Amino acid sequence: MNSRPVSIKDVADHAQVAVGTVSNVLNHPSRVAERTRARVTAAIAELGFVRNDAARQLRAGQSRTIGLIVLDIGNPFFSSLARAAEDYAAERGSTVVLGDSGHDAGREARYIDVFEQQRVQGLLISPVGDLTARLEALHSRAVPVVLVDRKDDLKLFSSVSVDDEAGGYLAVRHLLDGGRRRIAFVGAGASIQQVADRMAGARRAVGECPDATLEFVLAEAMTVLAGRAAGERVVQAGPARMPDGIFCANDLLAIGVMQAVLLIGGLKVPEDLALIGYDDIDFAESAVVPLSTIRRPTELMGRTAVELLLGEIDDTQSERRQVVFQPELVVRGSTGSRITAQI
Amino acid sequence: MNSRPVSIKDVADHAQVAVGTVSNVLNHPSRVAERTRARVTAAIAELGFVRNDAARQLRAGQSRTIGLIVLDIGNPFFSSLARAAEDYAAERGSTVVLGDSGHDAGREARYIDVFEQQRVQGLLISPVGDLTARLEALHSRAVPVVLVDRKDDLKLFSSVSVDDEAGGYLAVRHLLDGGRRRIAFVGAGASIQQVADRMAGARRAVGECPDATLEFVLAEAMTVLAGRAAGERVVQAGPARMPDGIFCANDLLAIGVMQAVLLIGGLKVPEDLALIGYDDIDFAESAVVPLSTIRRPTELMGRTAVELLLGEIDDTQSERRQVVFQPELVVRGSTGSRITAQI
DNA sequence: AAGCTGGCTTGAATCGTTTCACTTTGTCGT
DNA sequence: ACGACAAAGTGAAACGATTCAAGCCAGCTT
Repeated sequence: MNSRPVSIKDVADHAQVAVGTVSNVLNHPSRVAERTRARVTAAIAELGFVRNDAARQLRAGQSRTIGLIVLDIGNPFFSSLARAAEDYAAERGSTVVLGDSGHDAGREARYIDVFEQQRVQGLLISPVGDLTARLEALHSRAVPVVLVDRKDDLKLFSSVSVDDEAGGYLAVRHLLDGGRRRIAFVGAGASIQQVADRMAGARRAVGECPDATLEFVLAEAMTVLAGRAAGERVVQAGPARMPDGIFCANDLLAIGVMQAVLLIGGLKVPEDLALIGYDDIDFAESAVVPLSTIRRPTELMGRTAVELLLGEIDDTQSERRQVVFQPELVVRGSTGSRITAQI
Repeated sequence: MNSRPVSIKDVADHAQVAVGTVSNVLNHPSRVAERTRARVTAAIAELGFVRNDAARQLRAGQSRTIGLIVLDIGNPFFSSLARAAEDYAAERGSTVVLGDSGHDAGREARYIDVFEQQRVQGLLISPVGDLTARLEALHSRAVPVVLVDRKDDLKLFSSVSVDDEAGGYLAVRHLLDGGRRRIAFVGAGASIQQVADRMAGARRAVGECPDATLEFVLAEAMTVLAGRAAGERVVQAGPARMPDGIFCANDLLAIGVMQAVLLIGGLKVPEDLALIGYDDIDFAESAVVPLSTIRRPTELMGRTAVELLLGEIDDTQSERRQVVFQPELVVRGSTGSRITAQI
């Protein structure tokens, strides 16, 4: 209940063995005779000994911890990915500790510093904005890094990402197949790579259909609230300029747009307006009208990210790999075909 | 690009000073003359030196890290609380690292072990199930612990929690005030303390109203899916046994119940059935019918938890405090009064 | 000129663990 | 009975930072 914490030395004294033996019990139990091992184990339990990871790391030079920095842990895409990463890392004997940058470069920088000082085995990160000098510094110090949900064109780092251009194409192609022609794309600034890619896919799909048009609607952020605001602007623009199909850069936006369209615009989904999102978060299914969307293989991405990272840890020379997953169309009520709906 | 990492010794050699001086530049810059400091700073930048936190901790005996273990980081209550905790901790010069137990005692135990081995300054935890022997072990080793969203009747630990009994009372009182009399409570096993408290509050409210009845409906989990399943059972039980007001132990359940009621039961909310949830997650507002709910002061809880913890770190003798916040009723469309609705 | 003061700097000791070369003990074959 | 050999256990060195008593030196007082 007082004094200083119990050290391996205390355990050794208590069990009447040398410190090296206690260490062996902890790290190489097979090297220690059964009777001795039992005595040491008992001493550990009795004294409530807890290994000092700082000392262990200092000597061993490496931790068993992986740092994961996400853009927004409140976003189901990231929380699901994080969960999968943790599970797989645990299988492989490592622990994932999580940092939430909240799209803030300063917080990201703080977490990078903290994790690097802790000498994590490696870093999984979905970076805020462009790849910073800070990340390249990590590379030059040989800290394994795997980018999540972002490709690295310079090929300094491995990455797991999704072909968002294909996802955008899938989404808009689906709207066109349902007979929609006046398409709108709602997304936050195109400076965000993912948004730009989805937009590019949308453009390609529209380009394949001569009588279709594409309009860009800017949202302030990728949230339900921002979606609602964007949706209001769309419905208030008047019938002449009203789209008949909207593709949102993520499900949160789509749910916001849907609210505005139904409650403020007084329109029907999908009869008057088809709506499709991106991500397939849990709530997509539970929206007013179940939301069609594009699904990314979240668990697989989390798992793969850890796999790549551990690969680079085992073999620092291993080549960088850019793994790109294909997204998948999930059809629900919000894009019911216009023709069917009119019967 | 190769060899072993840069140590403080390397920096000292490069700047032509002693190791102690480099350490002083890092920790007590005022003790070092300006010229020397500049030379050392330059050497640090040039060599890309990163402080080894393991060594620092080993010597200093303490880290600048707080561990936070939550039940489910996908739950907006926790992600919002975590964000607030991180922000406030950063203000106070500490870093929060996050672990997600996923309601799994094994994972919780792993994170407790990892954090204790890392000698975190202290632990914020919303424990899975009952307070385990493991937590009491922490107490006996003088690791500061603050319980989140859970009181400790033994007063071993400080805690921040919400008066869930009052929340349950508020919710059901509101249903009764709207003219509802056949109340149902949907929640996962009452073995969960929070669920039991909310149920108790519901019971108290119903007790105050002679002609009201309360029925308990068991859900498998606290998710949208489990809510939908529970909702289906309710509506399929037939009109005679149908409640006219439902209080769900959280918003996710409520959203699931709402889906079942609307889509499978073909009923109207709030006309046929009033519905109220708990938590006020972002999506409560964006449900088919905007969901009435009980709001907990999440940010304040996260901040307060860190505050209590840092208090105990500064003064180990400080007494344990049980901070209980009062929840707040948020009225939206899902509990529109029956009378109004029938006009 | 000697003594003193205070600001800077030095470098050895220290934290708790792992590692490893070495010693001790016990077994077996001949 | 002897040497060889394996298994078990020992304890000092090392990891990289912080701390602190001690040393140095320039400038000042007497």
